[in-house]
Amino acid sequence: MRRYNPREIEPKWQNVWAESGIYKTNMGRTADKFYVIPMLPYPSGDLHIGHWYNFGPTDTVARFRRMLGQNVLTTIGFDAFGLPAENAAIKRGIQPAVWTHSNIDSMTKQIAQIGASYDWDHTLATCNPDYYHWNQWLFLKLYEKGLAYRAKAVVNWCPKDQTVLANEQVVGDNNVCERCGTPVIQKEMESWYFKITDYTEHLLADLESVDWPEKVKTMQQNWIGKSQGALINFEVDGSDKHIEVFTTRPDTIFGATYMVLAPEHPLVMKIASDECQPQVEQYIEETSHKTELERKTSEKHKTGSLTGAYAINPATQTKIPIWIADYVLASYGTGAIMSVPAHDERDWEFAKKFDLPIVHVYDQTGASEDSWYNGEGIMKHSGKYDGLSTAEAREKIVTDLAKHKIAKEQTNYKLRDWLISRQRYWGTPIPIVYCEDHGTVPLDEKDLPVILPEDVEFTPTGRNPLLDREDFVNTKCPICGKAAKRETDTMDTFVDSSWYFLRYLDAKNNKVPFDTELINKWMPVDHYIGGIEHAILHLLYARFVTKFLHDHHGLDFEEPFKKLTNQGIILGPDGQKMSKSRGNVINPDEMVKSYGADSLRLYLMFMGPYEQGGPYDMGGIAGTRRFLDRFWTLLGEFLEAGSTAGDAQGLEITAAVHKTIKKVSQDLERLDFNTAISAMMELVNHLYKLKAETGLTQSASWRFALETLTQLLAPFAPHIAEEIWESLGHDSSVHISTWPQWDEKLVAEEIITLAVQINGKVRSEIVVPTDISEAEAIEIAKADEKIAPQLDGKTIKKAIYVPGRLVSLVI
RNA sequence: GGGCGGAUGGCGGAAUUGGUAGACGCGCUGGACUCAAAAUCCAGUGUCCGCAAGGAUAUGAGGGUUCGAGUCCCUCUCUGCCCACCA
Repeated sequence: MRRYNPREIEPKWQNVWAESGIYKTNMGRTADKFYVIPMLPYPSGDLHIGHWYNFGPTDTVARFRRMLGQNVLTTIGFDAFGLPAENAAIKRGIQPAVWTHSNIDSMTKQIAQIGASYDWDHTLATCNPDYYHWNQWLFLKLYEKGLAYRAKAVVNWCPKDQTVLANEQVVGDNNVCERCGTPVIQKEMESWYFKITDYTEHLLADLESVDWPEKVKTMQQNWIGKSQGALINFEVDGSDKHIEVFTTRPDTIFGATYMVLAPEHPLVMKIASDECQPQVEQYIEETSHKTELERKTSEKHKTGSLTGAYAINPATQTKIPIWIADYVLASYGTGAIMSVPAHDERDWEFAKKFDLPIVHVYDQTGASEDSWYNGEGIMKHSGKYDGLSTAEAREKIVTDLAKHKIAKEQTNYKLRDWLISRQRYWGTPIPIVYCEDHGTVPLDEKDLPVILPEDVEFTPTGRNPLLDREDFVNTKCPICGKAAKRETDTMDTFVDSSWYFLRYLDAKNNKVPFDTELINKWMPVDHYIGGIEHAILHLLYARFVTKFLHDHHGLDFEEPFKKLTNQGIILGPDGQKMSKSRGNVINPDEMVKSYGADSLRLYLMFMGPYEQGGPYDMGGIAGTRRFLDRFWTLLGEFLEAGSTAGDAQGLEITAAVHKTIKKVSQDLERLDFNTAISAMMELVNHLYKLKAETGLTQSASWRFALETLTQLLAPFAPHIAEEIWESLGHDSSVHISTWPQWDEKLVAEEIITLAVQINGKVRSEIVVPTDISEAEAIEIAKADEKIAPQLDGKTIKKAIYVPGRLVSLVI
């Protein structure tokens, strides 16, 4: 008998599939289309186990859908712009383009080992001009609608990477650069922005329409950070100036005993009294030098400085002092707050420290005035609003103040516009030139793409080499033709990945970014699978771009990803995050060498719930390999046995197979890969048992079992399934065969075992026909030889029969 | 501080509406095969008592509802992830 040798059959079938083109999708057949893709990978040059965990199961879904008869498109590409290429260039003196393309080549070869059913006609790499051309097109479209703009603002700057970062790219407790971990500093710069805030409400509301993990939806909601409240105007005492504050709790205005401005607030120096001016200046100076880390660690001991100015509380008409403090952020709301120490933790701490008055303006059951409390309650110390609920007062106070134009309702968001400028070389050039006469001028669409030179010189400082490329920088003004300068900033790579799923569908179109009619037939992506690390950034940007294209470019859908699944994280065998320094990295190439791609795919899906991830176990992959070996052995014995006349175990085998079809089908639908695989293992074990009992390995029902199992296994372990399918005498691929159907009648067993409980404890088991009546079941249970003695002299108070499960007697 | 998860044998994990807890895999033990080992096959494997039949006990801890709770309710402990001075 031939041995199972994945090293031989896996490359063989990968070649056969490539040559026969069985995974090429007919793009014209759209009625039953199913578009499933993993998230666009970065071509780091090494395919790690996390990629396998993303791509393998995604391919399993694609293969399952294909066998169910749907017209599946699945493919992959590369998110090929970005910093690592430049770092490699600086460190190793190799051009980013060369480094990237060589990585793409080697990763493409590694990806081939997975045996995924990609249609490579749809692949792309974002660093190719035929892709980034359309990033530039998108930029111009946004610019036309006023949704791409340039502004001077304080931005997050990474001193190491020498570039601006989006808010979303500043991470961790101490605000470090997402890429290199260097603490980010604040710097004022001119940058390009995409006006994502125009879509805030849509981005929020449409979350309801998608089939995404609740966790991701919540993360996006929190990021958008909608809060409803009011803007209230406070008059500065003895001046014509006003301070506007944003508050979500206008009902607590009678408890506003002081105000606080952010140190950066423009009014600070204008209102500060002469005697306070020096301290105020000093405080501003001090806080401007504080790093984010220092600002955070001072969370519990607040700092601040008195301005010497006073404001009039419009509700109480009393004078309240105005402070500045860095616990108030210039970037949120109006950069100024009314402080209600009795009902806000931060204000409480500040008031305690600086000995400011504290007035509780509502009662709350269980709360004491020895401390602050928030939430709802009954108003007091609030004039005519006393006795109302806080919710009622909230509305009334704003309405009343609004009559005097002192307040108005206001909704605030945390979401900021998307800063897309990067002072880096390896990215999409922004299609803008600067002309002395005409200022900022967008290029004409016909002049696209602005080609990024691929032979540049790097200096160790990381300075953008485009700045020194005169042939790039010097150009002509599209309006007047006079000498002008090109923008040297490039786009954030998240622009690249914000629409690539549209380009996949029409990847070779060199006239337009995509054919709208085709896109409308194939979108949205039916199932999108990738890591939760993209819960905010990528997914929010992709949704924004999709909505923009919907509004202005004829897309008839507003959400790009119908269903989203986040795979878990594979940890090292020690349960820790895999890292080179820990030495716990599992190399998938080695696993493929030792066990085969099918075993690795299978193991990754078998180790636990897909969304959970977990530690990699060397024994575990040996187990899935053993399962494939056992299946292979059954096949070999079947083929060698020759034909037999009888079909002794026919019914039992048929029932077991149908049960397995049902289980695997339903589990795959839910992405419960682990239990689907265990069901297949059970069937193989069952066949082994029958073999041991009868010595038979061949009959019509054995053939049925082996063929069906091959089909069920095909989405998980595509190579061995194809090999076995061929051995069983099929000419065409198992992967385009029709997914087996189960017969409910055959799944149902004729004889079942019921548990018999006395007072809730299992005391015996009875074997009865499935369709037994309640009365019969109870009678048989009572007469059972183990049960009867225990009933002696006792009265049965109650008898419960759960069909198919148990009989419970209460005595 | 806020939000969302999670806690089941030696390990990864099953248990779809409250119905025989521990499927499946790993590991371990014993047996078959072998000169021997590996591989393979067969059997066993939550814990405690017992030669056994059997019994007791058991899903982070404690309480509750129920004929019956891993699953529902209350209290608590531990833990993972995300966000966080957002007014």
